[in-house]
Amino acid sequence: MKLNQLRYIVEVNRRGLNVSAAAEALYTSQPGVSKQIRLLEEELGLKIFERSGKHFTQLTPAGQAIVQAAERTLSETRNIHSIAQEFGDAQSGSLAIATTHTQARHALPPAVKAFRDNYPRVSLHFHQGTPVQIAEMVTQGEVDFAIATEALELYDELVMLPCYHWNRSIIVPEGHPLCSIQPLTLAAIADYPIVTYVFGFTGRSRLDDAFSAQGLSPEVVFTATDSEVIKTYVELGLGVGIMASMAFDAERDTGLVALNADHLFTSSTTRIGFRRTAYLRDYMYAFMQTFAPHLTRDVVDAGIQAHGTEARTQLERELESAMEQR
Amino acid sequence: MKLNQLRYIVEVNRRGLNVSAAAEALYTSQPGVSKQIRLLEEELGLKIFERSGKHFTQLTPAGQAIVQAAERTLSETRNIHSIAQEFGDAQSGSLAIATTHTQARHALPPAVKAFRDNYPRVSLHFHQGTPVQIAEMVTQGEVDFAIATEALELYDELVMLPCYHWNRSIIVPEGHPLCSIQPLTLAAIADYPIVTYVFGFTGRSRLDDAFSAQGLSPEVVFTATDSEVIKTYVELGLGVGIMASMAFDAERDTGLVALNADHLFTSSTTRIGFRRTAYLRDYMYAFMQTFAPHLTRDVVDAGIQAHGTEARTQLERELESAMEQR
DNA sequence: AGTCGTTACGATGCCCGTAAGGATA
DNA sequence: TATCCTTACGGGCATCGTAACGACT
Repeated sequence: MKLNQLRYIVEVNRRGLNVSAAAEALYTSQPGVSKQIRLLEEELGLKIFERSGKHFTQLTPAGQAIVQAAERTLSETRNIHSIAQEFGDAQSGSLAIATTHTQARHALPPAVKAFRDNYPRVSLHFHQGTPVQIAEMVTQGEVDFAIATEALELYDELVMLPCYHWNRSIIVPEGHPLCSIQPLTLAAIADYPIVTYVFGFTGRSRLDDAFSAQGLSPEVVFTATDSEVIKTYVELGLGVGIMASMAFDAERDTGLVALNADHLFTSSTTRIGFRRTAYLRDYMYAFMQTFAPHLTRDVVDAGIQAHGTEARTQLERELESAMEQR
Repeated sequence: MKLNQLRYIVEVNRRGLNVSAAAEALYTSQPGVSKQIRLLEEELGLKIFERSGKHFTQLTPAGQAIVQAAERTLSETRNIHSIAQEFGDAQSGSLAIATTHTQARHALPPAVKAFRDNYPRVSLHFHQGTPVQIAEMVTQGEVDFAIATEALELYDELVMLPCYHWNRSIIVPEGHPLCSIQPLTLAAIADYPIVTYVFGFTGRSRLDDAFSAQGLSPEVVFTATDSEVIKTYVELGLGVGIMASMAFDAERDTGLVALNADHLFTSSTTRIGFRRTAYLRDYMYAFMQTFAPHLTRDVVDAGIQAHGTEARTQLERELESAMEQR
């Protein structure tokens, strides 16, 4: 068994069972990949991939288990490289983070600036995507961290730690009728067309839940993945915006007003996630603590240890009071 | 990075930093091992082993972390082979168990017989050793299971599951004065020389604790690692035997009498242990359940998931009522 | 003096890449 | 017909084993 053979089957699986695409991604020849897979199958004495004629159709049951084990194996080899770099030069390396627009634009900048000041020799790489894409990137080992509000809970091989709470504001043009309603209610908001996030983004599901809990079904006329677009369309008078409070800037967003809506929606929690088996370099711990001060090294290590639903919820309970509201 | 390079550093470390011994164990040449280690060190950009002149003296700090990661990597490659065998032929394979004399002689035989009837094509391998040696063998991946009463608690990478409770009997020649003492007390026993297990074996520490809790310090005149030897010397009149009740057979052990001592010592628990990350083949689950009926597949999987002290003690509490007393 | 790791060197064998072949959608 | 995997073949290179060297105990 060779590490390359494991790389090949993992990559072929990732590329939708396309050997040619995998070979290209691995900068090698397609027949070479094909042959090595065959050799591995012969060594193990079974087929990893199901073939119909000369096309790969699916993983065999054994293949599924083997590919998973191969992924763990390769993950460990990456850890070895991380360890070597850490001991060689703890101050330099790279940090890849996958996140959504809202985090990248509003939550991360201060942390990134502070981090760069402390670790100037760490090269930073950001990947923007949907919450699902983000989760995939971190499980695949393409990035070190995922930072998002949704969809990270589903992966058991990820450690997810709560970073901060946030809630929404109602964004309207100055002088809008909603400005004079005290107190603001969901029913009042539901009278107007809504502009907000697309489903699966930035706590959108919490928002839907709040309305449906009161039997309301507002007309959502426009959805976007980021707050800038939402504000733009609110400004155009398309409707009432509902978005993360942190995305509103009273100085820059002239002509618009943000109405506090903390009492209307349950708050959402932004989390940072990483592979449980990943080796965390010193500056990775530092980044987490810069972004969320309560995530000390001890807390993060406790999170890595905490398996199972109970252990996780207990840890979150302990962190609850330390977490910021933004 | 090559898997062979990882095998080399792990084996060199295991052999006490002796490259020649490692090369021999790996059926290859010593210069080859030496060279591959150097190549790996160059690739990683640091020294894994500390050298004084031409002798390896110790692991560097980075080397310690790297060797551990390498062990995990190799463990995963073994898992891949296990998976392949499981899917290729679930009924055949091998099962290696490290255990102590007491288990091998008195607790295991019925389970082994039943298991062999159900899985005749699984080859069984038993290794006898001290509890510490047993724990080492299973952590090193040399055996699949460790079965013992002591010393398995210390390894966090092992899953340990309680199998059954047992307690001691006092073994004396027929007509011994202790036979007529009702009820039997530790103080009465302490008047006679004691023959029992050596320290670190078969719950010996529990025994010492019981005496010292009452301020007694009996004279232990002979210690052995197995019950047969203890019985032999009791028969010779050397002293009073204290040993596992299960090791006494009223029919075979003529001339000796076993006095129940359940009320004098807290019971001990025999456990089965295996690496948390090991791939368990179907017949391995079957063996555990044969040996300890409450260890169903679900229970074992729960044990694998249960990280941390609390989770483990809770699982043991749940199993308490289902466990046998022998 | 013996044990041990490194260096040097030659050969085997493996892996890769190019080119051609056959199967599927 | 176009895509895709397999087979065949040749070249390059890495690994391995033998032998000689140097260093430590």
